[in-house]
Amino acid sequence: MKIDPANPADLSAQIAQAIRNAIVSGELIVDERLPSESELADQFQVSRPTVREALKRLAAQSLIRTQRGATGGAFVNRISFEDAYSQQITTSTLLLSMNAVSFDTACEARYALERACAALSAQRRTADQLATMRAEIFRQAQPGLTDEAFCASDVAFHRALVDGADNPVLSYQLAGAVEAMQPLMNMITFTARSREEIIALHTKIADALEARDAPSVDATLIELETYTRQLARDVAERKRKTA
Amino acid sequence: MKIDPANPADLSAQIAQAIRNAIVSGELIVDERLPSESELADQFQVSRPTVREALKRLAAQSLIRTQRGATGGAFVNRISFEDAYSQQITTSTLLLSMNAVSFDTACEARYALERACAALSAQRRTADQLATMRAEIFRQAQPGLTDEAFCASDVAFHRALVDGADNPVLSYQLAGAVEAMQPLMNMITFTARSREEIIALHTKIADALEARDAPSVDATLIELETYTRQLARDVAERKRKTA
DNA sequence: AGACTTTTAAATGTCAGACAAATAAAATTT
DNA sequence: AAATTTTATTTGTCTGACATTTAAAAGTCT
Repeated sequence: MKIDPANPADLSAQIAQAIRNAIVSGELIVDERLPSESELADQFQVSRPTVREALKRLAAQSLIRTQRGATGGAFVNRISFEDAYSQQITTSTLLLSMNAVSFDTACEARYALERACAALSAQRRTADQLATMRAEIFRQAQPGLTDEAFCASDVAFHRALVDGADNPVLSYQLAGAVEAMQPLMNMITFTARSREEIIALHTKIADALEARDAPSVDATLIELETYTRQLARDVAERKRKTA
Repeated sequence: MKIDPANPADLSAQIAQAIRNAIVSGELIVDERLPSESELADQFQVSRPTVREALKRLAAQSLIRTQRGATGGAFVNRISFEDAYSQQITTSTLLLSMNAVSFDTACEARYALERACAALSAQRRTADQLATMRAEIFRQAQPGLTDEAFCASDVAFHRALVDGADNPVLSYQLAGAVEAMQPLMNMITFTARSREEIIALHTKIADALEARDAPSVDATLIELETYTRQLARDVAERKRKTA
């Protein structure tokens, strides 16, 4: 692990990259302890604050964890699916809110991914997951539910559908898509949407999953996508008229 | 933006979280300049190094960028699709290498996601993307190609397929899946695989995309998935026997 | 007046040294 | 032998300083 003093990039960024490479390449393995900050400072010929900045960069990516005390130090962290979820959701949310992504594009991606899970979910969903979906549908039908609560329940419903595929890798990959895009979609369409319509489609999906009828789940998700995109068009149209 | 001095967590982590919240909530907008490090130190009642550690955490997530000089400072960064790609690939790669994810699980997820793109790609792929795929197939047929180069070409082929869907959100979501899993799969199966077989399937996929025949693309991807999983089983079987 | 050069100020990047706090092992006492 | 105290190590934080970069302001020359 070496750094280049001639490199114009920050020393702390270079050091972080060097350690990151060592982790990705397997040179440093999970739970292995890194040298102490002072030792790293000596190795890289920099000061301790610079080393610390590098370590904080890595900590922000969940690549290391630190512990104080006599036997403490920085340890290579085993990235958990939960760590990865939350990072993905943050990144996806900002990516969508900061870039001019059309509603159609986001919507298309979200449903394409969700439908990829649906077939597996139809085979494997547990009674528990189905019960979760029914419960969320029930919640969605409550009068006086705020838009935020309806949106959260919507996310929970789709999350249960995705988890029904019983594939943590798939769930992880979709976490960003569903959890980041759903609020965005709700924000755009909540003024126009009909809760009854959505609840009816959710019920149809739950019924199809209960019957383990994959084609029907797929068809209903397409219906839901079509409905959502139509809503967005209506909202855009109305906005155009008033302006 | 406030921090809690009674909180046992690192001050720099708390400060990073406070600023992160301000960005996600829209309180700080893209390209907006944060207060200088000294000002932040005053605001949060901590020292400058602590503030700097917090800012480095945010920089590691591409949430801010810094610039030196008179009009410099830390600015809220517009996360690009490229930033998001590379973060996703790093995270996904480590997630898979550090956790006991079965080959079947990873493989299933990867092909489920890729097939989600295939239908769109069949409609929309450009001549250029098709040409890329053909070129990669040609490269894969070269004798004397190293396993690493074959693997890289394999990734490029599938990447072109995914990009054919012409949906950047979808491409971003799949980058992690395809680029992180493909090397893993190749590592496991390269001893046993038949390049001819893979090239034949790639050709079949390219032909189907050229004909814009979505069902055929889907079917061939299933074939490829089946072949890959069979390979993994063979390798595991052989390993079991020799042991 | 206008173009060029020099100066200055502000900001991040880096360093050195110090102390605080946490933690576990070692030493001591009961 | 058990409980307590001491000690060493390590991360967390602070203070203050200097280096470097950068753009604006001031100054100078034509």
